Amino acid sequence: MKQKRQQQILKIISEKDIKTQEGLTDALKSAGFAVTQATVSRDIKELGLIKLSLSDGTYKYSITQEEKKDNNEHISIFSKSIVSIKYAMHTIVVKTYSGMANAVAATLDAVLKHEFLGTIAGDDTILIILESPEQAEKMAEKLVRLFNRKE
Amino acid sequence: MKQKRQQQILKIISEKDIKTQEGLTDALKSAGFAVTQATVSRDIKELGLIKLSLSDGTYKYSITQEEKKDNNEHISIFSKSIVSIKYAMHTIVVKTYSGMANAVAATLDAVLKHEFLGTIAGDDTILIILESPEQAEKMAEKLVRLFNRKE
DNA sequence: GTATAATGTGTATAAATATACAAAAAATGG
DNA sequence: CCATTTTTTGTATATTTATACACATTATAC
Repeated sequence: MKQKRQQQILKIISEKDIKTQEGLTDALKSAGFAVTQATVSRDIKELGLIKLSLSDGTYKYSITQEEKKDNNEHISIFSKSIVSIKYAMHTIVVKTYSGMANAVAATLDAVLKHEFLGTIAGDDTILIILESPEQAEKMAEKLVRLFNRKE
Repeated sequence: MKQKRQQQILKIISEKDIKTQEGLTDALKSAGFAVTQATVSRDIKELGLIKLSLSDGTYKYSITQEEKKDNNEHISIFSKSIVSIKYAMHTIVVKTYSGMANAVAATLDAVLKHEFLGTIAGDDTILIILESPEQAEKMAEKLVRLFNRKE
C-alpha cells in the first residue's frame, strides 16, 4: 500500500499545487488513501520531496529537478564545463575547461545577447563585456546562480 | 545589510550542513549578522532555498539547481533555449528556439561528445545520433532531467 | 502453525517554520 | 530639513512539519 500511495503522491503533486502536508493528506484521502499527516511527512521524507517557494509568495511540494542523492555527479550538463565566474569593473571572466570556452560563449550569446555588449572567447576563458560595473556584478551573480556550483 | 546577509547565508549553506533555521541563525550570528529565526525564514523564502532530506535521515538547507523563484522565467539559461526533447530509434531530436540550435549543439558536443556519435544542427533543430535505441532512450531521459522543463 | 523480527502507521506532541502585527529603519519627494 | 512611503525586522504566535512511543501489520525462520 505504501508503494502505491507514494506513487499517488508523485502523481498528485505533479497535477496540482500542494501547499501543505494537510492538503496532500486530503488529496490522498480523495484518491482512496486514508492516512494521516504523520505518514505523509514520512512519505515526503522518503521520496525526497522539497517544498518550493513560489513567486506568488506561497509554497508547493515538488520533486527535485535532478536526482541528486544517489551518486555524486548531479552537476548540470552546462555548469559542468564552467570552472569559475568572476567579475572586475564592467567585465566578467568565465573560466571553462580547456577547449570549451567557444561552445559556452556561443550559447551564452544566443540566449543572453540582449543582456550584454558582447563576448570574446579563447580556449578556456570567456570575457563578457557589460555596460557598467553594476551590471557586471548583477550579471555575474546571475550566472553564478544559474550555473550554481554546489555540494 | 540584508543583501550581505543573504550572501552570507548562501556561503554558509555551501560550507556546512545547516539542518534548521535555528542553526542558520546561530551561524549568522557567528558571522556577525544578528537576526532572528523569523528573518532567516524570510531570507530562505526569498532565496528560494529548499530543505533536502539527506540519506542519513536528517535534513539540510540547499539552493535549488536552477533559479526558479522571481518571475516565471526561472528556467535555466540553457534550458531556456530548448523547446522539446524527443527520441526515435537511435536518435534524439532536440527542438530549440529559432537560430539557437547551433549554439546548443556546440555546447552539447563540447560537454558530452564522448557519449554519442555526433550531432547535426539546423536552425531550430538538433539531431543527436546514438548507437542504439536503448542508448537514445537513456540519453534522452538524461537530457530531459538535466534541462528539466517543468512547472 | 507459532515466535521473532522488521516495517508501517496513528496519536499526541515536540520541534521547526511561517506570518500578523507593530515598530524601526531606510528610501523618496517635497 | 520634514513628511510620507516603502522596506526590513523582531516579537509573539499560528501553522506546519517531524518524531517518540505504542500498537498493528507484515515478513521471516523455524
